Amino acid sequence: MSANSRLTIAAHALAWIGLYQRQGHEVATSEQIASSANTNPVVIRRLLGELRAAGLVESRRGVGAGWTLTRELGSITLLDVYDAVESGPLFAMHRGTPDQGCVVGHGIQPAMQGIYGGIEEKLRAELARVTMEDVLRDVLAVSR
Amino acid sequence: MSANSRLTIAAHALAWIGLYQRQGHEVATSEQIASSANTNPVVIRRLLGELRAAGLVESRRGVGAGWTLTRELGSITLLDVYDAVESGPLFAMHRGTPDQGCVVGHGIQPAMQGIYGGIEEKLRAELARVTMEDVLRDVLAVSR
DNA sequence: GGTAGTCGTAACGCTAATTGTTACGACAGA
DNA sequence: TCTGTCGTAACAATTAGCGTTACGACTACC
Repeated sequence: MSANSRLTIAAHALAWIGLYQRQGHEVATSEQIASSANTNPVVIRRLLGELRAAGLVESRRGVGAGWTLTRELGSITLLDVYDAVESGPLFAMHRGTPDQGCVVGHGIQPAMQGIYGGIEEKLRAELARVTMEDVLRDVLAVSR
Repeated sequence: MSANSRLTIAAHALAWIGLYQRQGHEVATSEQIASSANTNPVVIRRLLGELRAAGLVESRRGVGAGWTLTRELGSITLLDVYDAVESGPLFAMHRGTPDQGCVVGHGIQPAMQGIYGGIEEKLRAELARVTMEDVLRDVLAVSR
């Protein structure tokens, strides 16, 4: 499906900021998060920018700048993160318009859109069941 | 997510073949299906080739060649089609290995893989609830 | 045996999305 | 004023999907 890592990296960043703040620090920098996620700080800033647009984090500029959570990890769900960094449907329709003179060509798009819509709702419900608190708990539980 | 249309086109092809056979025809050609789906016959042959590998359709060569279903539409689910034409996980992990010296970097991949695994199972269960018979019914019900 | 129609598949180009990278201005605390 | 960080533009590299052309393989029919 040509899956991407946007949701994974965004969750990584949120978990990192959340843990860092629990350790008493004020702000986390994109540099620190990028180092943990083994990627480039700009990639982190871009993703966190989308999370900020969704109201999940805030950023400060200037010296001592960085990122802070605006909510508790327990009140942020994977669905919140998904909506912030992903867009568009899970399954795409035809590139070109199907033959409207054909019975199947005429009915296939409304039919599939209805089916896909229901399936995506279930996916969203599952994403909404997992909070970033759950994620951090699972992270800390690894190889203990 | 950069969604693709493979599942949609594969379902279109199966519905088309199924309806065509119900109208008394023996085999359907990639040319006919491509015309209905407004794409290239090679695209259809490639997708149907994957469905054949999964045992959902058969092909005949030579004059009067074409494609036939090997099962009733009612016994083919969207999950069968999905498994035949899609591969890999819905959500990707990091490109590079996260910092194993960092608590989050160390635990994030196992944690997310567990969470993603559960979510994908739910998605698969939903796909398994829809048969190609359901799809064809919905297709024929459009704008009646 | 030849002909014609269709599949099977390789090869290539185009488009779009993702990711990484460099660069530099904007901003704010010291 | 200086310094560290964000904000963002710009570009390259990589990858997947899709469309297209081409041609060999196969088989029903004459």
